[in-house]
Amino acid sequence: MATIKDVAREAGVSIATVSRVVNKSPKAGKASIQSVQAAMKKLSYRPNANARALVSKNTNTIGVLVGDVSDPFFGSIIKAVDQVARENNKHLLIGNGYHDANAERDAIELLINSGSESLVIHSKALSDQELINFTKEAPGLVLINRYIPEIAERCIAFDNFKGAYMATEFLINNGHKHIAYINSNHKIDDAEQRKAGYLSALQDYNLPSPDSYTLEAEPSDEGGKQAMIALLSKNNPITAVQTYNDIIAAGVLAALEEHNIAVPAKMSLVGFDNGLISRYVHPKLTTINYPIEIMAKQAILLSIKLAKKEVCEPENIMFSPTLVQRLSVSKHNLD
Amino acid sequence: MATIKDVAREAGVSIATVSRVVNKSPKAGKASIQSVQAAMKKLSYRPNANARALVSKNTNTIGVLVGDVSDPFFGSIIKAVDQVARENNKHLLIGNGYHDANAERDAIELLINSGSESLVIHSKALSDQELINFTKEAPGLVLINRYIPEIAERCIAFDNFKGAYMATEFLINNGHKHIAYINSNHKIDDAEQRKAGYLSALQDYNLPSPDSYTLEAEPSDEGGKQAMIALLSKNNPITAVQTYNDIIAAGVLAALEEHNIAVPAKMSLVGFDNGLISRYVHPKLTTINYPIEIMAKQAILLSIKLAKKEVCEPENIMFSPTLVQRLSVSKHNLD
DNA sequence: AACCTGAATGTAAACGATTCCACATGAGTC
DNA sequence: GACTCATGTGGAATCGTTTACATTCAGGTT
Repeated sequence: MATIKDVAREAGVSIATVSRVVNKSPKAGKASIQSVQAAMKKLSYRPNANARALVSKNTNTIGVLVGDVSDPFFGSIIKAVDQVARENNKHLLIGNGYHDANAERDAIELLINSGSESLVIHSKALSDQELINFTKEAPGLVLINRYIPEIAERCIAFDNFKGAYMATEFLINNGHKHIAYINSNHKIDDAEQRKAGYLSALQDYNLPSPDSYTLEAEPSDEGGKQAMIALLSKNNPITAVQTYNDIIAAGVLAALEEHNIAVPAKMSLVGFDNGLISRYVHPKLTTINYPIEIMAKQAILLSIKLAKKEVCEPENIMFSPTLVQRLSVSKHNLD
Repeated sequence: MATIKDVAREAGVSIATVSRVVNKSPKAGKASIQSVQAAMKKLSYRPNANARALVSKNTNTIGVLVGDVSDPFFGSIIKAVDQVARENNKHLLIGNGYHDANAERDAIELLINSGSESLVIHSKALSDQELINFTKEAPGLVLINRYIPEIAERCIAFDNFKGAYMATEFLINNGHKHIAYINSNHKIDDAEQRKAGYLSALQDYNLPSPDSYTLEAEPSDEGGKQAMIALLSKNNPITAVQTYNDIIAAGVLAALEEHNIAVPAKMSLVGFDNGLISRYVHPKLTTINYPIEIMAKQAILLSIKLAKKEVCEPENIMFSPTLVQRLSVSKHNLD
């Protein structure tokens, strides 16, 4: 591997001059530029990014922590961040947290250690305090999908409560009076907030919300299927089901199909996330849009600003859901 | 940011000793370990990964190039690589190629420059020669989903021809005689190979394969939909459709539903990839399994070996497809 | 002719770690 | 008491860059 010294020797100049040419410094002379570029090509020289980062204290790296890259939801986050990164000539270091506190901590430490000045973190398992502490070491750290009051200026969050409320309200407006909710069994704020939104809507419209109407499931299609089967066996008068996310809804759909319960004719269904699969299931799923790409873009932009230590006035930090109407909800005859 | 010097001063030892403690060298004395660890904690010391990489010539970084992280197919690759990476205490640097030669080149150069010793590359846009050249600079470079004879020992490929042949043969065995194929319009080997497999099967069974039976589409659901509509308007006697991938198949399904053509009763359909959506569409898609996780695992393992300059006898390098039977194919009455 | 200016270049000191080598120490052996 | 020997430690070189500062030299002013 050729180094800057080799290039300098080959071109008959000093390493400082080579460095100037490489970095397109205006102080480089025309003749030197010529000979250095020739030498670089000849030796197929590649500047060592680590040495560069060491002295310039700038890695041009953006660190991203997500739950699991293979989940399209997180894929969207990464893609959005990557697009902004490219525009800024930066590249991505990616860590998976797998929804586990230790893995999340390891990943964040790794990102900080390797000198990522900007950090977009999706953490659900770490405590508020631990994240606040990381903030002190990493000025460019931004949290996505999480709100911590002490560091509100670096949080990009989503109004889960409102989203769930909207979904429930939509079902109510379509005449449904007995609405079940299948929540995620993961112990994260999102789950609580969405459940709270659902309950709140029922309450506002004076509708029943017995405990037996809400249950928990692993957030997967299998989890959704099991939960729906459990729900059916309770023999409740429900006419609509609302779920924590689209994947669970897909499982619900599978369970209903097995039991020959037509959607939306006999049972209405609303998902959450407006993920990829919501357009592919049958019938197409009415769901709540989660503007995750926009949020991710905002997050990385904010992170870059913070890393440059620009002063940031608090921006639009809480994003709002919208309802996406497709084909999984029908009007219920008003009794 | 505290450096090793600060820790040394705080602990009253030399930087060499601190380094030994940090790296768990057996030469570290018990008393020193104590005081150094205390100092590290007190100053919340983080070893600078760049400095470390500079001198040790080892970044513990694995570079991955994929087409687009937000595509679940690539997400699977990344996840598989990440799992092996974790077991080996390495972390991931990820680049998106967006199926564009310039982007792919930039990304690979970046990965090499930042010192990733292992590289798992999914490149479709770069020429064989260019990839071979990269190989000389990066001993740990492995290609996934691509086969280049000159560097066969670092290619992990998939038998596209066989997969498509199997799909067509399955339809034929179910009595179908007029089978259409919707290919991807991307100019990549995979597309050609799959089409060749389809044509070869038809030929082997003496079935017609007029040009009008094969068409090209953007590999997206919208592309699949458009292609299917075009196909229907030709008024061919086809009873089965085979597609380049599951996404196109999803689009085909949408088109058929709009035209009230029942699947599989009136039209059979086979996808390719066994991707996430193949289980969610309605009816569930019969498809060709693409063992991408296994391939990715093999790729990264091979890459790590190559990076260590271990001699590698050629391994199982060509992976085989399998048929996944679901509900989108029915027997056609034998006329 | 002496002087100043500015551009282009080179010298050398960082950056923060690892690691070879030499040295100090104390215990064990004869 | 002189010797080996193992063990822990510190000094210093090194990795490949960037960049402040010093130097050189050409050309233009006076």
